Amino acid sequence: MLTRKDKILKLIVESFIKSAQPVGSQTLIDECHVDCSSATIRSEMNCLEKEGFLEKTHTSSGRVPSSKGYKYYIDNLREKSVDEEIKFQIQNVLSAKIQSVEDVIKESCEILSHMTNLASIVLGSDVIEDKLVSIQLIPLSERTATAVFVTDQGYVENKTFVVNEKINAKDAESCMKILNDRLKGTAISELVSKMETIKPLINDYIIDHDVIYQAIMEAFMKFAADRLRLYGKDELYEQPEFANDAQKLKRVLELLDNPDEFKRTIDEKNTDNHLVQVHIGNDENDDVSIVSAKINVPGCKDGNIALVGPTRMDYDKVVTALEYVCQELEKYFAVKGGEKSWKKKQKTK
Amino acid sequence: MLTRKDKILKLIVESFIKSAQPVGSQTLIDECHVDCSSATIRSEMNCLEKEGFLEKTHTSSGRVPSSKGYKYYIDNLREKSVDEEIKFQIQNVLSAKIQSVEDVIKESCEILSHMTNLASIVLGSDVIEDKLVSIQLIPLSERTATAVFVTDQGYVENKTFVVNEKINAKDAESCMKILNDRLKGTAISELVSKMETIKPLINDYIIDHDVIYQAIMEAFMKFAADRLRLYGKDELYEQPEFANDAQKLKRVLELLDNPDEFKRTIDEKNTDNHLVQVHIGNDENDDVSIVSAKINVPGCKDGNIALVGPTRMDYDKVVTALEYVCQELEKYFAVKGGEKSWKKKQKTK
DNA sequence: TGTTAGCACTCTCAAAACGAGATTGCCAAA
DNA sequence: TTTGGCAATCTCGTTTTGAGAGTGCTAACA
Repeated sequence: MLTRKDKILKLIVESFIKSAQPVGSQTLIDECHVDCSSATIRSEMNCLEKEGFLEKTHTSSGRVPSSKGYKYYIDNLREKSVDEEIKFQIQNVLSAKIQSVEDVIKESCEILSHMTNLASIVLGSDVIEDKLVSIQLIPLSERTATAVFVTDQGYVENKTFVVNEKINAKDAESCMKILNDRLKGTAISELVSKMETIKPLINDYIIDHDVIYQAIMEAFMKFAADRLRLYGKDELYEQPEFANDAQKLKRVLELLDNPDEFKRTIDEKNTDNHLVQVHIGNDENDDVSIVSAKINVPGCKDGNIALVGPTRMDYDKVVTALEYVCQELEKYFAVKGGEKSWKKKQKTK
Repeated sequence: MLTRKDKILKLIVESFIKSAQPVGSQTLIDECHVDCSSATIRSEMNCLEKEGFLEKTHTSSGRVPSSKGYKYYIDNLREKSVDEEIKFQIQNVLSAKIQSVEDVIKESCEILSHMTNLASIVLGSDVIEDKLVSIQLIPLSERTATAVFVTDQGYVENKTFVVNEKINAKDAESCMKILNDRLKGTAISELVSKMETIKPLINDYIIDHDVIYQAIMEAFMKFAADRLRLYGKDELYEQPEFANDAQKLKRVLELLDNPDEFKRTIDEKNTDNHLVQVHIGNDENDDVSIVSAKINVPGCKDGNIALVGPTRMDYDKVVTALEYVCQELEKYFAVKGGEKSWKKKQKTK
């Protein structure tokens, strides 16, 4: 059973999450029925503030949870029951017939975003570590062709080229053969240097050698490196913290557009203690919290799913929902793919 | 030579574009040297206001150009000289060695955005009208594979699948052959219905027929339809109109995320008269202007490039820059591609 | 000893009041 | 037709004010 102080802290956090208003002793009496007077609550609040769980926005107005308060709430006070509606909707998606990994993840994230009113973001490991498994050249017209590169993690990059001369079909084919033979299994980061060693081969066998060589080199040099997908951004526009303050809104959106910074924040305290990590407030951005979880599914090795929103978010709902979705996704793909993956990982923790 | 009234209108528009402040008669005297008194300017302003070229934000403060005023300015008063810095940077990009269409367009847009402080957006025609030219299945592991679909416009869609059974290589191959043979040249919009007719073929030749059929059907049904790319969104955060008003910022960002609405606005007055169209203020959004131009390059048939920002933008610079970039891009790809390829396509329409 | 009622005090927030400054419109003179 | 002068108007930032919410403290109470 919770102590009275814990109970009061819990009620304050929950009231503030709902109303976005600092909560005073009287409010607490009115809304939740606590079996003591407002004066008692005040003295408890005073104590909680001294211990660092609560803050005041100014000398004399209701209390607001501090980061420490939120953390304590998340670890000790929340209900930890998964919202039934989320369960239902996720099961609905997962019970559909065969579908692509991309679509399953997309729809799961959209549910998460919609149910929590937060943005969700899926972050794959850096493509640069992937290995190339296929290069293909598809002619579109006499002088245009699209090159398609696929990595072992299912990342697909495509580049369309326009060339001076009519494309020599035979040349193109033998070129692709050489490239595939020699580059399959090469890490993306190694492609450029490895190409150098292949140059002579291309020079020998192919007529338009320089053009093709240059084109492929360009493509490799500008291989897009971020594997990031963002859903439910609109939800943030509705959060009062952001809807009323363009500067704050700007800062969240910039964070979401900046995979590097994002990844850094998530990896920072990668203690592996919890399945789900909660980052309350950032160095540069006090108003934003990130709830993230590792996920390991095909096409997203060492990936993360994260929910992003104002510091004042319904952590109970968000954390349980994210935990649930990650579990279900890994289970879904593990069963499907017959992989051992995540059950084992849980145990080894 | 401009009449005095035109000259005053021109100065007002330009002053307001720079300062974002309503401009009064005294300001005009101080900043630009006009050879008459403030009283005269006032009476001219009065007249311009009655004619609908200017507006007041309130009874007694400086004037602001109206939509009509902007339009008149764009059509009659602007300088029409292309910014040299833009020319230089664009030529710099275009003079690079062979590079992909995607990269050229990306870099051109980034220059446009950076030089004009606006967001730029590239909009292709609806993928649904494209024709499929290639389907490929690339195995990633024993039970996962990525399917890659390429259309005649160089649009590439990919879906990763996880299946129960180990993938039967032979089956997969013959399936791909059937699909390629039968579906090449089919419009994306027709894929689902055409698949029905192919079903028996797959059933006859392939062991895992149902799984494969379902997977492909799912992929076709959820074929992403928007071919849209957005650059320089950050520029908008810096525009005072949006930096100070979260609601306005929200509205632009929503517009940018909504290809349908965007396309509707652009197509609306598709008079083909001008290369570049200017849309000042929207029905639903008075604060946003769109400067758009048609562009026809490989991978972007019937496409548009548009610059988006606050109504108060430097139309002279923006319009000339966009005109210039579109011209140069088409020239670049036409020369490179040897006119015929895409001119031919034009004719057969 | 822990709890409560009472009360003075503090601080915010919204509305009202105010004054400086900018700009206009108009009129009469040049 | 242009100009100088002037009263009138309106915004905007600052100050004032009062209501309201909430606190902290203290003395009484169980």
